[in-house]
Amino acid sequence: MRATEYYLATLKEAPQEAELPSHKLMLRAGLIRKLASGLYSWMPLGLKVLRKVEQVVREEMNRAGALEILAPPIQPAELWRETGRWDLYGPLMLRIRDRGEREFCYAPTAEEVLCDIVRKEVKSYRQLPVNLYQIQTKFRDEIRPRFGVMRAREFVMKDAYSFDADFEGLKRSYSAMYDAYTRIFTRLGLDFRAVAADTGEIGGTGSHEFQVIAGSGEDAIAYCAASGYAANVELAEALAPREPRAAPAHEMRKMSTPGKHTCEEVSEYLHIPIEKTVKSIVVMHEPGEGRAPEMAMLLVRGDHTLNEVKVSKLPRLNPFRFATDAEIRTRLKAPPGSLGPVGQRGREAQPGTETALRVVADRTVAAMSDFCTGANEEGFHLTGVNWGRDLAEPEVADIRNVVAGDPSPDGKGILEVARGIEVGHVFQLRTAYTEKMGVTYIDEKGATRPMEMGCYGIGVTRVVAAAIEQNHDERGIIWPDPMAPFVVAVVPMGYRKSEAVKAAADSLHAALEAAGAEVLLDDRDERPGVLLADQELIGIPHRLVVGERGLKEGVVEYQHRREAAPTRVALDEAAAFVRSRLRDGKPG
RNA sequence: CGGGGUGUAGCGCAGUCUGGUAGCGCACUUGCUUUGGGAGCAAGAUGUCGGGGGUUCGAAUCCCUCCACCCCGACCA
Repeated sequence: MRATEYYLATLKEAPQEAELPSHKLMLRAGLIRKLASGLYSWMPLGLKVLRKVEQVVREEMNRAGALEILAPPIQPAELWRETGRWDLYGPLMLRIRDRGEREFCYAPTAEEVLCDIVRKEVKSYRQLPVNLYQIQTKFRDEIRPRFGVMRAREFVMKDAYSFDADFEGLKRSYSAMYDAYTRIFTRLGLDFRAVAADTGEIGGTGSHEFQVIAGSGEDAIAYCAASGYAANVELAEALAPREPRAAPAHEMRKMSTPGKHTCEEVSEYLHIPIEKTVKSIVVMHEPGEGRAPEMAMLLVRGDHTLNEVKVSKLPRLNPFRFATDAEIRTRLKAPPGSLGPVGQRGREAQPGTETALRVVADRTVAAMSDFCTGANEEGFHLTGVNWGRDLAEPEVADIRNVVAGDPSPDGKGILEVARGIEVGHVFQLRTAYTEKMGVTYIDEKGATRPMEMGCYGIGVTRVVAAAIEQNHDERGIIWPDPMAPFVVAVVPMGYRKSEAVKAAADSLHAALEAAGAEVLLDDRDERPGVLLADQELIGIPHRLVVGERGLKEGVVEYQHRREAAPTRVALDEAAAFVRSRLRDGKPG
């Protein structure tokens, strides 16, 4: 391909709306253009990358025995009512009506439709298992779309759905998908980890996320190099400290801490280690049905953070929200910023309708002694607080996020924490959907049974952004070979000026294309600096620079996008040399 | 939803406080020069200053209102 016959829409400066490197680079390299919030058009160069990802996904899905279908992105409400998700999904689902006022949605996912297909088509155990997938545009009306295509409202997803006769079968299907995903992300040349995950709203039992490792990732993942344990921090268990709680060594004292609210501030002001402080987070549970909201105080160590997923799994805290200022002042008779559990638990003794304040301490907090908390009075904190002596023993639960250095939950080493971008997720749904939708089959004995279902998603558009997030430098994108829109750039210095340069560049272009490589010959009439800067921005991994200077000695310059300096290669060996450097994108 | 911010040429911005009829860089067009790291000179084209309403002799600028977009949202701030 010649650059003059292609469309390179590079930008010297990124539009102001972009924050994340991948977002900026996708705009600057002309991969995408924004249409509206969370909606992006894919330009020729970007679409080329997207199609490459799709193709790898397709090949590996097919290889794993899944069959590709294409279902409509517009789906009737009745199907969603069968599973109750028409109401459950809420504003995240884009709802539309046709001319007859019939209700539809733009699909955020497709469990219902696939269940509908399978219940109509599959009747016998002899037809199982089946695994159907599609690569289709989805729409989720996110509260806050951001980071370009990383969290867009419209995105391309590969979604697969397996149906098995029994749980053993589901486990086999699940494992086949897990392996296929591992091959997909390996083939794409990405640094990733499969981690145990929370099953979230979608329900079911087993679940793993595939996370591309990148510092800007929205997810935190915990892993143990020694044992191979890996889990989303949302899920990773924080074990109780091994050391038993120390006996109280100090009296409880009320200390003046004017204007100090955060644990950092208080620990610094009072010269006590932050590991001796406890922060109090007040949340509300609304049981609904006219029953009064219930307040709870959650305690985590000053340097730890609350894990909202763990909290929402506790009894009478699903769902929960953070309490408002007013609720705190009314119920706890104390100012936000100086809260603590001491004295609050006794409120049941007061006249009136109030019951005891529920206090849930993290396992770590429950094992602390002589700690520091707010005194429920503006400008004061308590030190030397001890369980059992100064306040009643708390309800204890694991409610914090693990941190690097924590013991691995499998007991075999120390956890590390890294940031990741979730690009794939596999679930064992079991029979939650198939029972509601009557997706059944007749078994060997003639009995009707619900199928065991699994679902498996890959955010195809997100993979592109994640790849850039993981592979870029100050000059631009660095594509892994299997995703690169062009694998080789031939960059002539003076294509219009020198017959020798033109001839050499043309012959390299032809030779490499004949060898099956996707080559971009940058024949634009631009200065060398412009050509080189553009090539680096759009991230073509292999580059051949052809100039008169080198041709006098019969050489051209090869340079990989990651290399700091070029390698001189004889002109007549250059095509073969480049081919030897290309990564074979085919499965091993 | 709550909080903060931005909207001026294709992109990045100045001008707004203190009202006087719109500017800079890049990109674009033409010509000449230049040609191994985002060129130079010259000439040129490009704007309902986000929309609507108001104040005023006069509004990008002041007031009201709507819209779009971006950022943040557990240390009870």
